Amino acid sequence: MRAIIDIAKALSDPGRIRILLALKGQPLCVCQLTELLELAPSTVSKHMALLRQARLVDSRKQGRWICYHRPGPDAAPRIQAVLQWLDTYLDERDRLEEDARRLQEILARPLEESCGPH
Amino acid sequence: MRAIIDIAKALSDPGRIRILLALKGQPLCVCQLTELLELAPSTVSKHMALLRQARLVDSRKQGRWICYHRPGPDAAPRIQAVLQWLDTYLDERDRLEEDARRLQEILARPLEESCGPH
DNA sequence: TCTACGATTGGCCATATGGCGAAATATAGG
DNA sequence: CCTATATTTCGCCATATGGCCAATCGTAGA
Repeated sequence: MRAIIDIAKALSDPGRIRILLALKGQPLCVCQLTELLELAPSTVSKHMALLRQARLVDSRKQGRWICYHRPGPDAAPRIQAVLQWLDTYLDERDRLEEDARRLQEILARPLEESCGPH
Repeated sequence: MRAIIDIAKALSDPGRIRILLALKGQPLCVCQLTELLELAPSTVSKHMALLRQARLVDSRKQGRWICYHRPGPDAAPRIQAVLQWLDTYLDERDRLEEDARRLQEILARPLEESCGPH
Protein backbone atom coordinates (compact mmCIF):
# COMPACT_ATOMS: atom_id res chain seq x y z
CA MET A 1 0.00 0.00 0.00
CA ARG A 2 2.87 2.33 0.74
CA ALA A 3 3.94 2.57 -2.88
CA ILE A 4 0.40 3.42 -3.97
CA ILE A 5 0.08 6.13 -1.33
CA ASP A 6 3.46 7.61 -2.23
CA ILE A 7 2.40 7.83 -5.86
CA ALA A 8 -0.95 9.39 -4.99
CA LYS A 9 0.68 11.97 -2.69
CA ALA A 10 3.19 12.82 -5.37
CA LEU A 11 0.36 13.51 -7.81
CA SER A 12 -1.54 15.64 -5.27
CA ASP A 13 0.19 18.93 -6.04
CA PRO A 14 -0.24 21.16 -9.11
CA GLY A 15 3.47 21.99 -9.24
CA ARG A 16 4.43 18.33 -9.40
CA ILE A 17 1.82 17.63 -12.08
CA ARG A 18 3.25 20.48 -14.13
CA ILE A 19 6.74 19.04 -13.66
CA LEU A 20 5.67 15.60 -14.87
CA LEU A 21 4.03 17.16 -17.90
CA ALA A 22 7.12 19.22 -18.68
CA LEU A 23 9.28 16.10 -18.48
CA LYS A 24 7.14 14.37 -21.08
CA GLY A 25 9.27 15.67 -23.94
CA GLN A 26 12.82 15.76 -22.58
CA PRO A 27 14.87 15.69 -19.39
CA LEU A 28 15.20 18.96 -17.49
CA CYS A 29 17.49 20.22 -14.73
CA VAL A 30 16.30 21.88 -11.53
CA CYS A 31 17.26 25.32 -12.92
CA GLN A 32 14.94 24.96 -15.84
CA LEU A 33 12.09 23.62 -13.73
CA THR A 34 12.64 26.46 -11.28
CA GLU A 35 12.29 28.98 -14.07
CA LEU A 36 9.25 27.24 -15.50
CA LEU A 37 7.34 27.01 -12.21
CA GLU A 38 8.61 30.30 -10.79
CA LEU A 39 9.35 28.69 -7.44
CA ALA A 40 12.44 28.75 -5.24
CA PRO A 41 15.09 26.14 -6.13
CA SER A 42 14.75 24.58 -2.70
CA THR A 43 11.03 24.15 -3.24
CA VAL A 44 11.56 22.50 -6.60
CA SER A 45 14.21 20.29 -5.07
CA LYS A 46 11.76 19.08 -2.46
CA HIS A 47 9.19 18.37 -5.13
CA MET A 48 11.76 16.33 -7.04
CA ALA A 49 12.63 14.35 -3.92
CA LEU A 50 8.98 13.41 -3.52
CA LEU A 51 8.62 12.46 -7.17
CA ARG A 52 11.81 10.43 -7.00
CA GLN A 53 10.66 8.66 -3.84
CA ALA A 54 7.43 7.71 -5.60
CA ARG A 55 9.59 6.47 -8.54
CA LEU A 56 7.79 8.80 -10.92
CA VAL A 57 11.09 10.34 -12.06
CA ASP A 58 14.67 9.19 -12.32
CA SER A 59 17.71 11.42 -12.03
CA ARG A 60 21.10 11.33 -13.66
CA LYS A 61 24.13 13.45 -12.94
CA GLN A 62 25.34 15.29 -16.01
CA GLY A 63 28.25 17.61 -15.53
CA ARG A 64 27.33 20.07 -12.85
CA TRP A 65 23.59 19.56 -13.25
CA ILE A 66 21.18 16.89 -12.22
CA CYS A 67 18.95 15.76 -15.04
CA TYR A 68 15.48 14.64 -14.08
CA HIS A 69 13.62 12.48 -16.54
CA ARG A 70 10.71 10.11 -16.72
CA PRO A 71 11.52 6.49 -15.95
CA GLY A 72 12.21 4.19 -18.88
CA PRO A 73 10.43 1.04 -20.03
CA ASP A 74 12.15 -0.97 -17.30
CA ALA A 75 10.14 0.88 -14.64
CA ALA A 76 7.55 -0.95 -12.56
CA PRO A 77 4.30 -1.50 -14.49
CA ARG A 78 2.38 0.45 -11.88
CA ILE A 79 4.55 3.49 -12.66
CA GLN A 80 4.17 3.23 -16.40
CA ALA A 81 0.43 2.75 -16.00
CA VAL A 82 -0.08 5.77 -13.77
CA LEU A 83 1.97 8.04 -16.03
CA GLN A 84 -0.05 6.80 -18.97
CA TRP A 85 -3.21 7.56 -17.02
CA LEU A 86 -1.96 11.06 -16.24
CA ASP A 87 -1.03 11.83 -19.85
CA THR A 88 -4.35 10.51 -21.11
CA TYR A 89 -6.73 12.24 -18.75
CA LEU A 90 -5.01 15.52 -18.06
CA ASP A 91 -6.82 17.34 -20.83
CA GLU A 92 -6.77 20.73 -19.26
CA ARG A 93 -6.83 24.20 -20.66
CA ASP A 94 -5.84 26.22 -17.60
CA ARG A 95 -2.19 26.57 -16.77
CA LEU A 96 -0.68 23.84 -18.83
CA GLU A 97 -0.75 25.37 -22.29
CA GLU A 98 0.95 28.42 -20.88
CA ASP A 99 3.55 26.10 -19.34
CA ALA A 100 4.14 24.38 -22.68
CA ARG A 101 4.72 27.73 -24.37
CA ARG A 102 7.14 28.96 -21.72
CA LEU A 103 8.96 25.65 -21.73
CA GLN A 104 9.64 26.06 -25.45
CA GLU A 105 11.21 29.45 -24.72
CA ILE A 106 13.37 27.96 -21.99
CA LEU A 107 14.54 25.16 -24.25
CA ALA A 108 15.25 27.54 -27.12
CA ARG A 109 17.80 29.47 -25.06
CA PRO A 110 21.25 28.17 -24.12
CA LEU A 111 21.40 26.54 -20.70
CA GLU A 112 23.49 29.39 -19.25
CA GLU A 113 20.57 31.77 -19.41
CA SER A 114 18.42 29.53 -17.27
CA CYS A 115 21.17 28.39 -14.95
CA GLY A 116 23.86 31.06 -14.95
CA PRO A 117 24.27 34.03 -12.57
CA HIS A 118 21.45 36.55 -12.62
CA MET B 1 -6.11 19.62 -13.57
CA ARG B 2 -8.47 19.99 -10.63
CA ALA B 3 -10.14 16.64 -11.24
CA ILE B 4 -6.78 14.87 -11.37
CA ILE B 5 -5.61 16.49 -8.14
CA ASP B 6 -8.87 15.65 -6.38
CA ILE B 7 -8.48 12.01 -7.38
CA ALA B 8 -4.85 11.90 -6.27
CA LYS B 9 -5.66 13.49 -2.91
CA ALA B 10 -8.51 11.05 -2.41
CA LEU B 11 -6.08 8.17 -2.95
CA SER B 12 -3.49 9.65 -0.58
CA ASP B 13 -4.86 8.15 2.61
CA PRO B 14 -4.71 4.51 3.77
CA GLY B 15 -8.23 4.64 5.18
CA ARG B 16 -9.68 5.74 1.88
CA ILE B 17 -7.75 3.08 0.00
CA ARG B 18 -9.12 0.47 2.37
CA ILE B 19 -12.64 1.83 1.77
CA LEU B 20 -12.28 1.60 -2.00
CA LEU B 21 -11.02 -1.96 -1.67
CA ALA B 22 -13.90 -2.92 0.61
CA LEU B 23 -16.38 -1.47 -1.90
CA LYS B 24 -15.01 -3.69 -4.63
CA GLY B 25 -17.44 -6.50 -3.86
CA GLN B 26 -20.64 -4.76 -2.71
CA PRO B 27 -22.04 -1.45 -1.49
CA LEU B 28 -21.58 -0.62 2.18
CA CYS B 29 -23.12 1.90 4.54
CA VAL B 30 -21.19 4.24 6.80
CA CYS B 31 -21.88 2.03 9.82
CA GLN B 32 -20.22 -0.94 8.23
CA LEU B 33 -17.24 1.07 7.04
CA THR B 34 -16.94 2.58 10.51
CA GLU B 35 -16.78 -0.87 12.03
CA LEU B 36 -14.31 -2.09 9.43
CA LEU B 37 -11.88 0.82 9.78
CA GLU B 38 -12.41 1.32 13.52
CA LEU B 39 -12.73 5.06 13.09
CA ALA B 40 -15.34 7.53 14.34
CA PRO B 41 -18.43 7.87 12.12
CA SER B 42 -17.67 11.54 11.59
CA THR B 43 -14.21 10.66 10.32
CA VAL B 44 -15.56 8.07 7.90
CA SER B 45 -18.15 10.57 6.74
CA LYS B 46 -15.42 13.05 5.86
CA HIS B 47 -13.54 10.38 3.97
CA MET B 48 -16.67 9.57 2.00
CA ALA B 49 -17.21 13.24 1.17
CA LEU B 50 -13.69 13.41 -0.28
CA LEU B 51 -14.16 10.21 -2.26
CA ARG B 52 -17.51 11.44 -3.54
CA GLN B 53 -16.03 14.81 -4.53
CA ALA B 54 -13.36 12.98 -6.51
CA ARG B 55 -16.15 10.89 -8.09
CA LEU B 56 -14.52 7.69 -6.90
CA VAL B 57 -17.75 6.59 -5.18
CA ASP B 58 -21.44 7.21 -5.68
CA SER B 59 -24.05 7.19 -2.94
CA ARG B 60 -27.65 6.15 -2.85
CA LYS B 61 -30.18 6.56 -0.10
CA GLN B 62 -31.66 3.27 0.99
CA GLY B 63 -34.11 3.36 3.85
CA ARG B 64 -32.38 4.97 6.78
CA TRP B 65 -28.91 4.31 5.46
CA ILE B 66 -26.73 5.80 2.79
CA CYS B 67 -25.22 3.20 0.54
CA TYR B 68 -21.82 3.97 -0.88
CA HIS B 69 -20.74 2.06 -3.95
CA ARG B 70 -18.25 2.22 -6.76
CA PRO B 71 -19.39 4.17 -9.82
CA GLY B 72 -20.92 2.20 -12.67
CA PRO B 73 -19.82 1.82 -16.28
CA ASP B 74 -21.25 5.26 -17.10
CA ALA B 75 -18.56 6.91 -14.97
CA ALA B 76 -15.90 9.09 -16.60
CA PRO B 77 -13.16 6.99 -18.24
CA ARG B 78 -10.54 8.59 -16.02
CA ILE B 79 -12.41 7.24 -12.99
CA GLN B 80 -12.76 3.73 -14.35
CA ALA B 81 -9.11 3.75 -15.37
CA VAL B 82 -7.79 4.86 -12.00
CA LEU B 83 -9.90 2.31 -10.11
CA GLN B 84 -8.64 -0.36 -12.48
CA TRP B 85 -5.10 0.82 -11.79
CA LEU B 86 -5.71 0.67 -8.04
CA ASP B 87 -7.17 -2.84 -8.17
CA THR B 88 -4.35 -4.08 -10.37
CA TYR B 89 -1.37 -2.72 -8.50
CA LEU B 90 -2.49 -2.84 -4.91
CA ASP B 91 -1.03 -6.27 -4.29
CA GLU B 92 -0.31 -5.82 -0.64
CA ARG B 93 -0.09 -8.22 2.23
CA ASP B 94 -0.18 -5.84 5.18
CA ARG B 95 -3.54 -4.65 6.37
CA LEU B 96 -5.75 -5.56 3.46
CA GLU B 97 -6.09 -9.29 3.93
CA GLU B 98 -7.09 -8.66 7.52
CA ASP B 99 -9.64 -6.15 6.23
CA ALA B 100 -11.06 -8.69 3.79
CA ARG B 101 -11.47 -11.23 6.57
CA ARG B 102 -13.17 -8.77 8.92
CA LEU B 103 -15.40 -7.53 6.11
CA GLN B 104 -16.71 -11.06 5.60
CA GLU B 105 -17.63 -11.19 9.26
CA ILE B 106 -19.44 -7.87 9.04
CA LEU B 107 -21.36 -8.96 5.97
CA ALA B 108 -22.27 -12.30 7.55
CA ARG B 109 -24.10 -10.61 10.41
CA PRO B 110 -27.47 -8.85 10.09
CA LEU B 111 -27.20 -5.09 9.55
CA GLU B 112 -28.56 -4.32 13.02
CA GLU B 113 -25.43 -5.61 14.66
CA SER B 114 -23.22 -3.20 12.76
CA CYS B 115 -25.62 -0.30 12.87
CA GLY B 116 -27.86 -0.75 15.90
CA PRO B 117 -27.37 0.58 19.44
CA HIS B 118 -24.25 -0.57 21.25
C1' DT C 1 43.65 24.73 -4.03
C1' DC C 2 40.16 28.05 -4.35
C1' DT C 3 36.05 29.86 -6.32
C1' DA C 4 31.61 29.63 -8.46
C1' DC C 5 27.44 27.59 -8.83
C1' DG C 6 23.85 23.82 -9.09
C1' DA C 7 21.44 21.15 -5.83
C1' DT C 8 20.06 19.70 -1.35
C1' DT C 9 19.12 20.19 3.57
C1' DG C 10 17.43 22.47 7.67
C1' DG C 11 14.73 25.93 10.03
C1' DC C 12 10.77 28.50 10.05
C1' DC C 13 5.90 29.89 9.03
C1' DA C 14 1.07 29.55 7.14
C1' DT C 15 -2.22 26.48 5.67
C1' DA C 16 -4.20 21.79 4.86
C1' DT C 17 -5.29 17.34 6.57
C1' DG C 18 -7.05 13.68 9.56
C1' DG C 19 -8.60 12.49 13.93
C1' DC C 20 -12.22 13.07 17.70
C1' DG C 21 -16.64 14.47 20.24
C1' DA C 22 -20.73 17.32 20.32
C1' DA C 23 -24.36 19.24 17.94
C1' DA C 24 -27.36 19.44 13.96
C1' DT C 25 -30.07 17.03 10.19
C1' DA C 26 -32.99 13.58 8.11
C1' DT C 27 -35.73 9.72 8.10
C1' DA C 28 -38.19 5.42 9.82
C1' DG C 29 -41.41 3.76 12.92
C1' DG C 30 -44.30 3.87 17.02
C1' DC D 1 -45.92 14.08 16.70
C1' DC D 2 -42.08 11.95 19.10
C1' DT D 3 -38.24 9.01 19.47
C1' DA D 4 -34.44 6.50 17.79
C1' DT D 5 -30.72 6.28 14.83
C1' DA D 6 -27.80 6.96 10.53
C1' DT D 7 -25.27 10.57 8.69
C1' DT D 8 -23.31 15.00 8.35
C1' DT D 9 -21.50 19.39 10.08
C1' DC D 10 -18.92 22.07 13.34
C1' DG D 11 -15.17 23.06 16.56
C1' DC D 12 -10.96 21.74 18.12
C1' DC D 13 -6.25 19.73 18.20
C1' DA D 14 -1.96 17.41 16.43
C1' DT D 15 0.58 16.55 12.52
C1' DA D 16 1.71 16.99 7.52
C1' DT D 17 2.50 19.85 3.61
C1' DG D 18 4.31 23.50 0.74
C1' DG D 19 6.46 27.79 0.56
C1' DC D 20 10.78 30.69 1.49
C1' DC D 21 15.62 31.89 3.02
C1' DA D 22 20.08 30.60 4.83
C1' DA D 23 23.46 27.26 5.15
C1' DT D 24 25.69 23.19 3.43
C1' DC D 25 27.40 19.85 -0.01
C1' DG D 26 29.58 18.43 -4.38
C1' DT D 27 31.70 19.27 -8.50
C1' DA D 28 33.81 21.89 -12.53
C1' DG D 29 37.08 24.97 -13.80
C1' DA D 30 40.41 28.83 -12.93
